[in-house]
Amino acid sequence: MLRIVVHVDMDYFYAAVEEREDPSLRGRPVVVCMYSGRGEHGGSVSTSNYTARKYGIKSGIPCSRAIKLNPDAVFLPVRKEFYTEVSDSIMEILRSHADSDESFEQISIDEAFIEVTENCNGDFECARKMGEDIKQTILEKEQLTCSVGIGPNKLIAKMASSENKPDGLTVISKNDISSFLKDRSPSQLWGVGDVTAGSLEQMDINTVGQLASSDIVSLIDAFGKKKGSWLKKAAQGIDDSPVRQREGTEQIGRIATLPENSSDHDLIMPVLDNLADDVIRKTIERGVSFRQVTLIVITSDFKTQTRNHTLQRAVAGKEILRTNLDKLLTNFLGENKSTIRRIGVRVAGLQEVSSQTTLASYF
DNA sequence: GCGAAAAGTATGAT
DNA sequence: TCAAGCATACTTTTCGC
Repeated sequence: MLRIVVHVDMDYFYAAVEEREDPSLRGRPVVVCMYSGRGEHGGSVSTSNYTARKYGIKSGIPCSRAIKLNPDAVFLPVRKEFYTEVSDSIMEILRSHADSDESFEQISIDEAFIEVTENCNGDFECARKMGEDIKQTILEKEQLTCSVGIGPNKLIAKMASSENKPDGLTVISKNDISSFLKDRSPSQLWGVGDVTAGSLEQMDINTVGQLASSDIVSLIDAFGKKKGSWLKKAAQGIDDSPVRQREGTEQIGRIATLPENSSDHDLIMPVLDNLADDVIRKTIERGVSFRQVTLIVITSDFKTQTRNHTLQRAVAGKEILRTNLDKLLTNFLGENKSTIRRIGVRVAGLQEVSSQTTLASYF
């Protein structure tokens, strides 16, 4: 049977939630920011609503620039925990439409795939109705709009959902794939960012159609075996990756900007400590221990470096994390003269712990 | 000299 | 012309034999 995958993407999610909570914001440019604490306007734009986007205010740009683009916009700080709560109830709605729990895959706070091949018996019309039903349900229960993409695989579904935003629904069946893809720029392919697109441009490959008919050997030459062959397939709309349930993230991290650039251990360590607290709290909420500890350093020239340590066995303790971070930081400072702008903590190699073990390690 | 594990980097979407 | 905070996939290096 032909696969049918649905991708649901919430429209300008953070800003939409803020609009919902405060209807007086509707119609005004709304900008949700992550503030760094460096000066009044230090930080980046996380999400903006469509009114703000008309002024060029989009994700990733500095907040200070956003203010210049429209000084009258409404600037709000992110409320991640709150958005996560909203997200959780939306995800439950989506999950209920999937073939099974295994056929539901949340890929970010506001996006998910659901495989509906069986529920719709391979019928795209059925899938379209389901997409409309999903939109209706989310609107009724959460007063939020989303954009839905339906296709024969994740790649096409994901790209289809971007096609008619906001509040769109786009169905791309197998026969439509070629015309849907061929004139797009490669950067519109899901998985191709600025760097990859730039390399393709160097090779004079400027459309997905050109990419699809490119010589696979030269692609592999330029991008390596895995990515090279992936590019060729993706450009043809081929994607066999399954929709699979994820049991939460595989890493848990926190990162923050220092009050000022520094290479002073005694100034950096307290910040790191707070981040470590947050990370530990998240591991406790998840009920996991960790085996890898990573120190993330962004130097004043905005280069990212990491230092990692693998423990003999998975642990769950704050002190062990702290001690390891201290060592990693001391080593880093010992062998680097550059000053640090941002600092972060990440743990990985997560393992479920029994509640007994958790209790034992804390009391 | 090999496969696996660890360490580190590149990339991407919001 | 100022630059956030995540997570994942991929590549390179080191380890154990």
